[in-house]
Amino acid sequence: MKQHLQTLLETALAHLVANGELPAAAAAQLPPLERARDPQHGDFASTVALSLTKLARQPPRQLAERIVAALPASPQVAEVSIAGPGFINFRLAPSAYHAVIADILAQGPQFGRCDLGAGQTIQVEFVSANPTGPLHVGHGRGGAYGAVVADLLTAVGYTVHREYYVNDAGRQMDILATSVWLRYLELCGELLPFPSNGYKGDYVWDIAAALHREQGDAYRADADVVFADLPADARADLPADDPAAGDKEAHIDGLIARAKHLLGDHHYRLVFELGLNIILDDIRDDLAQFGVVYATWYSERSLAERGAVAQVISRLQASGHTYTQDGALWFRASNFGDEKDRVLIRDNGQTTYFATDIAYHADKFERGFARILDIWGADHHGYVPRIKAALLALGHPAERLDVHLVQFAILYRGGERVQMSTRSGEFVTLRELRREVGRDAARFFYVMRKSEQHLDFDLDLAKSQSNDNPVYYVQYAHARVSSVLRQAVERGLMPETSAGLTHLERLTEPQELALIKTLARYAEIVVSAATGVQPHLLTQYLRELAGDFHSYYNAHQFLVPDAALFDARLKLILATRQVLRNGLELLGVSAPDAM
RNA sequence: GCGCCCGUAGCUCAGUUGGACAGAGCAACGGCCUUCUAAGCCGUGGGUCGCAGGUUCAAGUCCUGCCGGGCGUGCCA
Repeated sequence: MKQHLQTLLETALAHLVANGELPAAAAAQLPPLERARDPQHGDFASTVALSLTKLARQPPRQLAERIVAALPASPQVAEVSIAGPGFINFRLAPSAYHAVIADILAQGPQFGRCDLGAGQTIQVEFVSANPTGPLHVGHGRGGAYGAVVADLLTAVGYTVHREYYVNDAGRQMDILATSVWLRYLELCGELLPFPSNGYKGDYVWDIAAALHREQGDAYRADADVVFADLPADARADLPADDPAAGDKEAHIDGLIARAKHLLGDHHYRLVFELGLNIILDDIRDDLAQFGVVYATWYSERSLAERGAVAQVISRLQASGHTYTQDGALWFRASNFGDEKDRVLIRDNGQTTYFATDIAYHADKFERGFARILDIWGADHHGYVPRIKAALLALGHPAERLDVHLVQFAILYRGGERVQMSTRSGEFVTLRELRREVGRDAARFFYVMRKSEQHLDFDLDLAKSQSNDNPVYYVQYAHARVSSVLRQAVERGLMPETSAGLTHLERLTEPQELALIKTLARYAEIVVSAATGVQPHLLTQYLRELAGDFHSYYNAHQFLVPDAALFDARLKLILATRQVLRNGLELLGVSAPDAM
């Protein structure tokens, strides 16, 4: 419809140019058509007269009049008017709107989908939490956001590759393995001071118990030997800068080295793998139950194992983008837009997480995705320039990488902020959240706000079965349509007795027209939500659609004796249900037939 | 200090690549169930769009400078 109106305007401009009433350049400057914000202004508005006023050297209203006079007639357009400073407003013929209903019913689940992406491949990497513990509610937001973005992009025609980057190497995993082993030693009866920097969650005990079940006391060592001659751990009762306060990092690193030494490579590896696998299985299962499924779980360790990290480093070296200083190898990130240079290989010979991440992103480009979307927690925002810098240095088109940052979710219960901290073990897991509020509410709430906005997640609201709860509000609209259908069947008023789509002209009530207009916007909403990577536009829209339906429901009876009117109204609410269902489907939220 | 994000109604937030009088939900107040689920609907009140300049026919939206809040700023991941 938009396109149709634009064509009419183009024709009018061409006509005026041909008559010499407008300079030739004017024809090329047609601004996009807008939906009228106020129904009183009609359905669509063009600002063409406003934007051409300078070029044409005419006041906008006068220009608008000329354009309107040159506008070809169209059966779809009921009225064209000029308003305000020079807006050209279009009011559509009712039949143009009624056609939307037929469209929706014909396309069913396909309605709102399109081929904008033309099958281009796009990778979406999201969550990618370290497998050092269960997912918490912060990861949940990234999961819901990434999943919905991926589904939206699929809906508009992209071929989407969902990926989880598994940090299955590195120091944090060593800390986990060591934490598991220490808990195992405690289960064996050893008494020991658990390191302040270790993982203290209950799940570590569970993994340790699994280790003990499998291996008995075979991995046991004497606690005195384990802790002999280690750097002192940090003391909570002293400030960190006090020399006597100890060093929790040095302490835990000492413990890791001790674990590797006492267990030997093989046994250490086994402990490490056990922890990794149990936690990764848990994460996988958790996300699957949340409706989040990946095509690839990409192993960080595999990058190092096949030499990809060493390779990107030598490529950077060969192209002169590195230097050595203080025993470390540095990347000249500041030559590529980053604020300072970054270390690739530490003075102890270990590669940094950054180096591995370069290899990972280089690999993404080498796999040939047309676009790459990273969804990160907002605390990683400082990391974006250095990754882009490295990609540029490697000769990759870094502009194809878009990093979207998701701000934290803050939970509230009973008006009080719920405290979270992974390391201390006092956190709310995604699984607990799902158990408490359910998958539907969690998914909906997570994407309800702009991703760059902090999310206040009100647990009480998400749980409440009341009109305050937007999830229920939308789902209830869907259920109500189904309920009406059940009533229709009970009364013997079945759709097949109706006369098809020939009575839509009977839909003339204000609530009906408002509802139809909202339905007509759905496809545009999906496109802007997908291309703008803004799922909240969809939740916003669905609330509006549900609102229009509820108003209609309260104002008019659907099951009326007038067969033609009944038929028309039935078609309208069926179309409404279809759009609600399609939208909820994209959000990963169920569309119940009864509540 | 520097970088990024955010400041819109009492609260939580929208605001369509600048557009016509700034919107929604909640909260407050007043109505609506012998009729398809009241998990709903209708109505009323409530805002110097953080502040000050600038660009523009047009600024909540773009630019600059302040003020306030969050995050980041490691040879951590």
